[in-house]
Amino acid sequence: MHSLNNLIIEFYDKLSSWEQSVVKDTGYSLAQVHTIEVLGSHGPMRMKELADRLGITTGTLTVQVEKLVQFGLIVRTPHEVDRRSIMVELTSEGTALHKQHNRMHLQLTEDITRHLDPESIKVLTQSFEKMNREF
Amino acid sequence: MHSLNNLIIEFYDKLSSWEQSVVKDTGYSLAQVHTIEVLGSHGPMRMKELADRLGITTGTLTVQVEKLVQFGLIVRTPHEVDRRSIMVELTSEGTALHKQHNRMHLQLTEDITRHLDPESIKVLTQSFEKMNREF
DNA sequence: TTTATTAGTTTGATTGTCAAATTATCTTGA
DNA sequence: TCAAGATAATTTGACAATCAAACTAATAAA
Repeated sequence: MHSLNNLIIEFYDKLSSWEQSVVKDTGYSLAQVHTIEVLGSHGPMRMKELADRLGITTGTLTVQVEKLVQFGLIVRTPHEVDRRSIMVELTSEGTALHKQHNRMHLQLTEDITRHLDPESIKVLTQSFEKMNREF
Repeated sequence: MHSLNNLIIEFYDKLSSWEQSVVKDTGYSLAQVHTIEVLGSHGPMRMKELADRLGITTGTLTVQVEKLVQFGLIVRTPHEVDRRSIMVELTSEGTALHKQHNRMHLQLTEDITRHLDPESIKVLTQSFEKMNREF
């Protein structure tokens, strides 16, 4: 258990460094790419929900979103029924960036699991499912 | 492979949020606790090595270390042979903080793996070892 | 012994962040 | 119904963390 704990921490640190270096190559900041990632994997959503998912305040997000709109990566549209709310979604460019980033992630996953046999991959997948459920 | 990739990303995000909330309770910042974590798990080291492990410049670290010294969590001592270098190490208070944080991590690992059978834990551990090697 | 490299600090600028105040809209309960 | 409270987003002012570049001191290499 103790060694598994250390392995998880090491895994997290390495994934962190990897993400940092991959993001740097895009020319956008970590916070910006993270915003694109969330919108890309969960679809359009309100400012409030996006802020909650990113773990930041809406005040911070307002500024962040402003920049991404200027970059042409996202657009703001009024919420259909709630006029207080604003929906945020990816443009085609934003979607392209998300897809590109996703491909990098997929490639990394393939790279780091290449010495695992099919049975281990199966157990690993099931274990991640169970662990994610327990957070 | 595609689903494993998504599970890894989800795992990473959840671990990120967990760390954020756990760190907030300590009263120290994420960057500060991270510095303590690295020193705690790898022992005393030079500024340069610490900066590299944290993925920041030595300029940033100089400021960061200054604060941690004021908090009484670390001390700076001259390097024994290289007079350009400065060794940074945890005080007993810093060590206490590290141990406390480590206990939280261990508890989390126990919590999220409680529905895994011994054989899965074994495979999971071996898989993490292999994946960490491939980064 | 020059010259180049390395370790750490300082400085100035930028980014990401929050809390609090503000405006607009929605929801609720009397 | 409608006044009071709650919620969504923005704005503002203040910090934290960060980097790049200039700088000092010490070591390494030619």
